[in-house]
Amino acid sequence: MNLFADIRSLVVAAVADLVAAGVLPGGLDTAAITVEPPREASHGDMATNAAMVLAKPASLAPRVIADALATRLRTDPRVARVDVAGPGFLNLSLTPDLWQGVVKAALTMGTEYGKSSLGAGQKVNVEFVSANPTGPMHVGHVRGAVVGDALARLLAYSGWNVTREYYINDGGAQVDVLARSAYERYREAHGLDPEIAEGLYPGDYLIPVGQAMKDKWGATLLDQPESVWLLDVREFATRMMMDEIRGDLAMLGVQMDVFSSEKALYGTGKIEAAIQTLRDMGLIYEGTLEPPKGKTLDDWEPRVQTLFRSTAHGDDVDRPVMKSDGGWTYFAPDIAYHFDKVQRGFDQLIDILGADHGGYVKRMKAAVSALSGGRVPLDIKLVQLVKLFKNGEPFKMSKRAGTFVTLRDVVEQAGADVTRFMMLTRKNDVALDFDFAKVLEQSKDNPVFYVQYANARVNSVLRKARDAGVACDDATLAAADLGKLGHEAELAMARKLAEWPRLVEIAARANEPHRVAFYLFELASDFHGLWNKGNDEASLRFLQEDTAISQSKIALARATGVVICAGLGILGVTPVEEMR
RNA sequence: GGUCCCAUAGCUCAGCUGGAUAGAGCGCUACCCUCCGAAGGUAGAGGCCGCACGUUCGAAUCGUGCUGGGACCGCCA
Repeated sequence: MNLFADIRSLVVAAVADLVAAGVLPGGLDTAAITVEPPREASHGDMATNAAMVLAKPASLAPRVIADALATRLRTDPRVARVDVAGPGFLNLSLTPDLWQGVVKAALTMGTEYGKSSLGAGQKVNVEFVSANPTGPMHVGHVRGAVVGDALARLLAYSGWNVTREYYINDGGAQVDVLARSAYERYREAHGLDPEIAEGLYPGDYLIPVGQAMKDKWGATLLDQPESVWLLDVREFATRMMMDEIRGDLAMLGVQMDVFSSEKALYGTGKIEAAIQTLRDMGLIYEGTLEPPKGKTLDDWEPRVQTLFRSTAHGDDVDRPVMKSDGGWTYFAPDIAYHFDKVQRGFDQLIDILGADHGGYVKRMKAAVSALSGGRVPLDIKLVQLVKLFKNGEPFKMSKRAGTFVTLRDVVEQAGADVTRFMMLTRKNDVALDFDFAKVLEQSKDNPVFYVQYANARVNSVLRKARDAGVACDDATLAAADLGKLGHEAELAMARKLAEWPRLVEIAARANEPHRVAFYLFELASDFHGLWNKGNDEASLRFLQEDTAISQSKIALARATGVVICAGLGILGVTPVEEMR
């Protein structure tokens, strides 16, 4: 149920009528026609740009088309009034029972109200987090995790078949470093002094790994050369780190569907096959790259490498897939991995990456474009930094000093729900401030609290109504006569609820879950406003002498609660029923 | 030098893939309230949407060129 979509269909049908009647020429493209809420409430309930969009292709003045459309639209029973305004806007006022329909839909469908079939069951793969398995997740990863998970929920809500995927970078040199670092902790577990050389991971989180190694291998690895233990220890430590990361994700409420391993691509011919596929397209060649301009590299010397002609698919320079020593660059397994995703039949790929991967976007898009024959779009969302604050003071992180903040630190202090909501209060490509003190504040300044509080108030109304013996189950409320709601503030509330399905659609199309958080804040704002008006005007309170009137008002409140719950569901935040 | 991102009220930010007189919160000003429908309320002031061209009925939004801030820039991931 999407009222805006319904009315848009009505407008498009009216255009078709005019074409049939010979008023408008045939073959008009109606795609650009929009029906949206007007900025000014005095302009009615909905506005459409149809007349202005069609004016040029139809070679008619916008006002002429607008007048003709207005005449048609007035004959529809849903439309109470049509005005032609400005350069050719059509402002529509709808009959009150349509708003009643919105409330009724929310009450009968519950949090399904707002779901759509926009995605048409298409398979989309959302890859996110993909933190290196060399340590616990830190704050930097939290935002990516939340954005990715919320996006996955948003797309699932909008009719996509979603797979959440984590790519484990367990094939590169960094896991060797992990193994060496763990080995030192293993020696430490035997009472020896660990030698944490420059470049190794110094974190305490490896101490339990060393202990577990001792439990597993006893003293058999002591004083052995690296060649003896490296592979086994790498495997072991990586596994432990991934267990830790899984635990971190669980704390945040993130559940992956698939974990893919980079290492598993080696030795299976998958990398070779992906590169060969590109080679068959004539996109692989041997050559030398120009040195990067403006950046002086002391040790630069031109070398012949195997290059991917990514410039043929929109990149700025060709990219190496093989190093001069014959080993793969990190790009090669990534190509193979994305090729694998394409071959698994996804219609759309989304990667959520940290902003430091910006230079990587074009080459990956080029690879996917080439390997899928342009069939599978890859959308890469870069997530900007999170700046931590404590009481307004910047909170400095340093890996060396051991003061880096882990996901666990954040969630333990702020809670998973608050953390998730806050991470979505900014669009992904803008840096975000996270103040530990502020996010726990119980005031209007805190959007999480404000939204939760609105829902708690809805539940408080329901509790009181029940205590007063007013029937207020959803079925009863859905049948309530909303014709009794006449006040402008109440109608505005219903209008806001009508926007929910439309908002979801817009957010899903743009892959932007933060829009849901902003909508919820506005919705909560409207609800609190209505509530406050009840302090002055007793007639606006939700509980009245007359049961039928009470039920109509409670229905509106309950519908608001339903939409808040639906929205929080997309954000992965648990609604609270009562503030404490 | 190149690529990507950002620039909107004093501050922090929204802004519907191009719509009408550009919005919210904080802060500020003035009133009201201190009642568990509690964890404040109402109203007001405040704008060259970084700058300049361009695209068209119409631009904060799209294009080009600047300015300022951030991230990244063979063989590390």
